[in-house]
Amino acid sequence: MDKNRRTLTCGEPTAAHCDREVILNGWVHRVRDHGGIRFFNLRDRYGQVQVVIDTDAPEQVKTAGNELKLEYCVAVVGTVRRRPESMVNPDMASGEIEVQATEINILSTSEPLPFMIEDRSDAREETRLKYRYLDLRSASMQNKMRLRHEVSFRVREYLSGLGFYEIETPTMIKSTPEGARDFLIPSRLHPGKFYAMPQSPQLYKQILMVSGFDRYFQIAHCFRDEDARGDRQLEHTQVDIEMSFVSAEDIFALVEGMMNHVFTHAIDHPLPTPFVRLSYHDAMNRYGSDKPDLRFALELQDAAALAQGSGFRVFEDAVASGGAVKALVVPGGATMSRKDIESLEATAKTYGAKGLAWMKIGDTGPEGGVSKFFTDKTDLIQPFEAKAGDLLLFVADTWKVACTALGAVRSSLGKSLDLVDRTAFAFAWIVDFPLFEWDDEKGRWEAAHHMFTMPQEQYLDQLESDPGAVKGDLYDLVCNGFELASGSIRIHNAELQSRIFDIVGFSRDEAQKRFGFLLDAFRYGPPPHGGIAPGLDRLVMIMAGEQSIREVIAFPKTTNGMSPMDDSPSEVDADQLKDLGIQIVE
RNA sequence: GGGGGUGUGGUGGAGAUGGUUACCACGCCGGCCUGUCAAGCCGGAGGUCGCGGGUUCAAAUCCCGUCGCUCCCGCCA
Repeated sequence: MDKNRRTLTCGEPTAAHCDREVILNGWVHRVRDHGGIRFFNLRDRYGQVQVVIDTDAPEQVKTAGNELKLEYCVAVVGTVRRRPESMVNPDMASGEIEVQATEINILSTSEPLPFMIEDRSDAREETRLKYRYLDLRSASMQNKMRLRHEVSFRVREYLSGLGFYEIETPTMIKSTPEGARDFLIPSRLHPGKFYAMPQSPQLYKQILMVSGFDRYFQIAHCFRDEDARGDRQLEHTQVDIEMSFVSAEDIFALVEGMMNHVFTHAIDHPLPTPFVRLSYHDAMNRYGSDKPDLRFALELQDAAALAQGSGFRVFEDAVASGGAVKALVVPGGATMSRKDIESLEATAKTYGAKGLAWMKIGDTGPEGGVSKFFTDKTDLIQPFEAKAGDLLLFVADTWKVACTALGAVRSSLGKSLDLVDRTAFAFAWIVDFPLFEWDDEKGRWEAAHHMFTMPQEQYLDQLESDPGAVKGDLYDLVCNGFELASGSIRIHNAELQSRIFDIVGFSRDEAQKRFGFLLDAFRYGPPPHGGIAPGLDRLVMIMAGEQSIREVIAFPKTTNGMSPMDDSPSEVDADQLKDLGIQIVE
């Protein structure tokens, strides 16, 4: 049926095609029936073009045209013609021309739609996900999928150009229950035993280094059985990268080059490099987050000096017990209502703060809130450089709680006061993370990143004596308040690895049982190596200006881990369970 | 596990101090119309107000429970 096979896509016809006979395939996007003359827009991935059914069109065309409804899939044979001058549509790429139909064949019909295929469709996400195949037809979703493809392609182009091999690793692996909860796959051949879905290809990429593939990458699916969020799915995609014989500096340069390449070619937005670097401590101290949004300033300040002898117990106690008092100056914030401030306090409290102290700066000095403790001590307020009309906010607590709680307030203000430059991509490396974190529940040190992270060299002598002070050779890449990538230089020395296992209370037996295959591999000349793994979904989300990674995933799951389209997860037949030796416990 | 928001014809929203036939826009069906492009005009169909229970003469509306979606805390090496 050659007359049903397109000679052009719907995005292609222009004035240059005038008088040419063309065949188009596509979906009926909209029909405008004027009784005598009839128009419809034909749409495909590449664009839209207006088809005209003239009053003197062949009978076949009129009959078929009369049957057309939204989203019918059709073939149109016709002639491209220039539109009359006054009928040109400047909002349409093909607006100078139209196609005069000489034959229309309906390839398939469509039931009435649950929602309109258009970018301004305001169907709720639940409905969009149930009919994702229709949602994906909209220009905006098609664009996001195009962007996602472009990003993957440019990543592959860039890394391949630098001699990286893309190597696949298994998606059914050994369960190594550290970190997130594993998704498990029961084995039929070995009843009672399980594979796990990888949380990342971490151990395999390190083994590939042992195998001599000194530049590896993979666009890999990762699976974590934890509660989802707007920027977190059960299943996500990482650009997994590992290199041998490198330092963190090499990784930074590589990723900066890669991001610049991707942004330049995918959205024509070159990135200034090198990226800003912030230590974990500075990021927390100044922005109250280890993934600060650097698109606006509004920095946290230290208010410990203010607490001294203020007579304000909440501040004094926090400092006396080794904690901190952090302050935030909100320019012009004195106009905020009590309700506004209470809402900010609620935000601070979710992060563990006991309250949010505040005072306004009036023409004569501090007023309202906790100002009575400071009315005669205005010199103490001087360092904050608050002006009349500003609002001062304080959180007094442990250093970490004070920082994160006020950091959350900062983020909230960034949005509500519209301080964020929405056209910016504010990249930064966060470095000098602590290697260990104290776990109160377990009463022991835990690896902050993972147990194969190299400690920074200058701390090697105090690993055991002062684990909390040890910084790791590990780094995060953040952008606009999102963690975009995380990585580290790895340990390749068995003796050092053993010391780390000892500190986190990991016995040799246990280590051998869980990571034995990696430790075995490391007995055969492992090269020094390190890597990083940028999250593809978050990267594309940020580039697309979206707030949720579900917007850049073709078939995402809901926050409850369900897929409204295919209704997974679902129950399985008793026979399937029997094969696997599995019984459901009610 | 916890907290906030939300659920009303196919879609999105209004209705919330309980009270006639649940309103609007879009879509859908029928009709008119020769230049529209979110076409226009006229007419029409379409609803267990998420689900279950309760209070009441009477519940979309009040109460209890429950489910879905979503944002956040916890969790996510």
